[in-house]
Amino acid sequence: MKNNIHEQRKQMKLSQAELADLTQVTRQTINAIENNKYDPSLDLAFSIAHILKTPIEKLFIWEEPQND
Amino acid sequence: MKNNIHEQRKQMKLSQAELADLTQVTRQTINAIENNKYDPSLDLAFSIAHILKTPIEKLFIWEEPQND
DNA sequence: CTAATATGTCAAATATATTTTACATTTATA
DNA sequence: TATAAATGTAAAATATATTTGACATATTAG
Repeated sequence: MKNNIHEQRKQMKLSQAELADLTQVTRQTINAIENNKYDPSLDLAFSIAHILKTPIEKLFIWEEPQND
Repeated sequence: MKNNIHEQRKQMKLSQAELADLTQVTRQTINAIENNKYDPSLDLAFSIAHILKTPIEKLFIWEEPQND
């Protein structure tokens, strides 16, 4: 799943470390999520969306599975 | 975090097993989430919200951490 | 240019989510 | 009432997310 954390974080003029502090995770976690190493937990996703003042569906771009 | 999966699932007249099938997880996973044993992954949260035709912020009620 | 700040990354440990198999209990239906 | 369908639950295994500590590179500011 894609996300717009990098862009929104920049708009808020926050560093990865600052966003990490505000969301109570480590800098590495924010970095990994921005670089799509893995998706955040639902709780962290809500927390980031709240800090970045962006609706969760706009911050994270989910695509429903194609076939199967 | 609270959720309204049970209510919305009933409105759609789906069983836990049917919702599980539609979201490609097991019945036990849906049951555990409905009964607040743990929160779903972000991906599964989006998937459930999609199937239940409910915005994710309405389906899952996140509360920002109080103090610290 | 040089120091400070920000970002990328890695390995090992821990925490949390999900599956599988299995069985018990409750609720709906013939 | 009897049977089927739906739900609750549990333990063990696997997958994924997060932390910690550390180091390297890149970017910004003095």
